[in-house]
Amino acid sequence: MADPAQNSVNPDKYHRILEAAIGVFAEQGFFNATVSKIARAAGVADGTIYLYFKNKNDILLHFFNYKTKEVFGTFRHEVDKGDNAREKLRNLIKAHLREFQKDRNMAVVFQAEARQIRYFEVYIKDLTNMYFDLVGEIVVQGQEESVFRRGLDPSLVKRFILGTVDEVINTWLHAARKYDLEAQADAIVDLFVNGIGATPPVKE
Amino acid sequence: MADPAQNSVNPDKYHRILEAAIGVFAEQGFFNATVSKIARAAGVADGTIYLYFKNKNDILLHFFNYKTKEVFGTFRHEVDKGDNAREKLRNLIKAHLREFQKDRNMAVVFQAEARQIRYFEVYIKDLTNMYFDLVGEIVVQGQEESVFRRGLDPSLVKRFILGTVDEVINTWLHAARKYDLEAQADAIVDLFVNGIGATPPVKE
Amino acid sequence: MADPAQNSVNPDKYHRILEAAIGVFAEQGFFNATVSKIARAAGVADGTIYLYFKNKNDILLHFFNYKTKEVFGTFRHEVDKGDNAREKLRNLIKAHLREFQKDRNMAVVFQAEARQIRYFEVYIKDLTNMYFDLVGEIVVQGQEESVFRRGLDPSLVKRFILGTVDEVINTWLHAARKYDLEAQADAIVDLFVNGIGATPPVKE
Amino acid sequence: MADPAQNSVNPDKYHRILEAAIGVFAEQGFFNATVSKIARAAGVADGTIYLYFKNKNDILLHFFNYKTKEVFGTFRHEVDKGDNAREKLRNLIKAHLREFQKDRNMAVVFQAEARQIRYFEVYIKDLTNMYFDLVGEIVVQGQEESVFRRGLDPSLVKRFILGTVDEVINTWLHAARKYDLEAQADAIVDLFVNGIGATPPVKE
DNA sequence: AATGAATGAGGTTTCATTCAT
DNA sequence: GATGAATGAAACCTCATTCAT
Repeated sequence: MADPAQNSVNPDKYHRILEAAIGVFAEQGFFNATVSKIARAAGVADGTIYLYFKNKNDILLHFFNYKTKEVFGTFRHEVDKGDNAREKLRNLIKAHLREFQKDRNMAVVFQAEARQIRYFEVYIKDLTNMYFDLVGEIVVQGQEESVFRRGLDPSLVKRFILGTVDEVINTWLHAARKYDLEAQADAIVDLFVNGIGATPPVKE
Repeated sequence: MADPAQNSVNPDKYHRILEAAIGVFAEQGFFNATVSKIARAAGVADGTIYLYFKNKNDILLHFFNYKTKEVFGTFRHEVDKGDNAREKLRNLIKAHLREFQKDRNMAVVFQAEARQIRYFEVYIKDLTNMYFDLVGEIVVQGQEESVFRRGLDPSLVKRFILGTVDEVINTWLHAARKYDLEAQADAIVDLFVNGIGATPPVKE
Repeated sequence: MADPAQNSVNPDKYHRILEAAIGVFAEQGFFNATVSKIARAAGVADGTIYLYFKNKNDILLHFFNYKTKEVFGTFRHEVDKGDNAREKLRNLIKAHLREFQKDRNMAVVFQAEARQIRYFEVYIKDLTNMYFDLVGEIVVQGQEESVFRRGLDPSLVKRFILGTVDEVINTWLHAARKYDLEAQADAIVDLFVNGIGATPPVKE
Repeated sequence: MADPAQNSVNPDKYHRILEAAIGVFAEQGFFNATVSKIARAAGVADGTIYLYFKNKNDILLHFFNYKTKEVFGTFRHEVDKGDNAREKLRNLIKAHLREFQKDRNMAVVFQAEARQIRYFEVYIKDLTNMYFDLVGEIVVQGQEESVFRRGLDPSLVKRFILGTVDEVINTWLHAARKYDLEAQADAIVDLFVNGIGATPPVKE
């Protein structure tokens, strides 16, 4: 299943349904979303959904597949553009925030539905692992460059980074007033690198 | 309504149903959990559920109310035991990890259901805010003690801390092999305080 | 079952439940009335109802039995007080209107529930027949007294009278503004006796 | 919404369900009728009912709307055919009896359910008022024609007429032996016009 | 006798999915 | 391919009735 859209009768309609579905999922949650609502939002008949997707679960599955590739492509690309570990980390965070800001529906579905639905658990683990790999690479490079300290638990650092960005996105999603998400990247990276501790008085 | 169980016909049964429900929610998710399954798990008839709770939503609501108070009481208590900001932070993280490790069902429900269900959104915001307040206090104290640097965005620091701990718990929940969660507290606090950056070469 | 109250453990409570039930039936309808509501209205426990009545239906059955006897006793008594057929008819109508006006709950239950519930059909027929007998007697006497014409279909006259009074009561029950029901008796009797036709000009 | 059937996916099925429902309501009463029984009687699946009607109440509402228009159209038509007030009254009564005789289910539902169910009260009042208007017109005309006496309480005459016809229909519905209902019209009208009083002895 | 917590059958309603057109 | 009416399983919830106290 290289590109599920290729297998579809009509790629336009496939994407239309997918986007409509994510909109409905974002607004109502996966379980409160009905196939009828999705069909109406996509401007197709209920039955048509089943020509493109096996069932309701399958829509979300396809979405994860499709959006994930797109987004991770961007992440990888942005990371590669960085000249050093610190820049790579900054680029990743920036891209992460930017992409989620750009597509609010995607953001809601990733943040809310992804962890909730047992059915997608395995899938979500993959996503997380891809992200972790990216971070892992950066950390190792940073250590080689001596900008990141040695002796860090790499797995913990990954959670440290993903967790923070996740929470930053979450807060943004639930905020009453809309502010620029991407603009927070530098402050976040600063926290990652320097922590909250006071710089130790330079001795002697 | 200090303790909702007090209003109940039979507090034992109230708690039995509550615990059973959380177990079912943890295992199957809120939406896939049926009242019948909960009743069976609690060893009561379906109708009995409705003597203690208004409906399925109400069960989760009561749980949040009941568990939250308990847990936040513990958090507050542990924070107060710390002599300085750094110790307070460490105590909070330790307590957080310990409590969630102690009650896995609670952990699953908090991590997974809490954010997903629109219905509880307002409620969850309160929870988050209580947590944020606790962290905010610690940070301010730390700045007064000059162990935390000035000029931090307090709101960002809160997300930084909650996000990380959340992700650490999430990873633990989905891990195949069980390891000790509380034991990670010191490494986490170290990351918070010192970040991942290499210590600047101590100049002479 | 001469007087069901006699068989009851506690005649006071028997009547309290009965009156409470009729009140609830009148307000909510038989089917929307729950045994719990009746119990609450009567100030007894749910289970207590079943010490006095076989089941929910049985309450209404007892009511019909009890109220009917009372009311028909009054009807009979009032009819007997009349010196002639016209007066007897007038007394019946007056008593009928008065009794139903006096006990609005009873009126509602008789008018609304009685015909609706198949279960009580046989019972209702008896009621109607008792009423019909009363009217029949009066008509025959009136014919003997030559105040009512011969050649009337007695059964039709009964329906004519009961139907009219019924509708008068119904209208009163649903009226927004409360007016005196009994006061309509004379106009009704006038219609019965003289119809709506213009008196033929008494020629020659 | 001239004809609700027009809005329906499949007017045939709409009417099939409606008729089936009225049959079930007539036989078992509205409250004992279940959607399942109606579906079975209509030969459709339970869920199909909800494609045509919002809920069980809605079925009865639609029925009132649909049958009422039909029946009142006939009443109006028949009244208009009469050349004078007496004939108009006779035509109304005849039509009323005929229509109810023709559709026994409708008759049962109108007589029994209509008054019982609080939910439809407003609706029923409208019905009654339409009927009352018809009678009112006839009475006024009759007074102009000097066939009906002046000084009658018009509102009482309306109740007098509807009440009687109602009771005649009721009795017919509950009778063991089936007889011709329409054939009673002339005797009823005779009672309306002349009452039960003996013609005053022609003086001189 | 009186209670009222517990029961569980059965009702209404929703909605993912199918399939004849 | 596209439709959307129809299906019926299964969910939630109510409430008459029972029975241990």
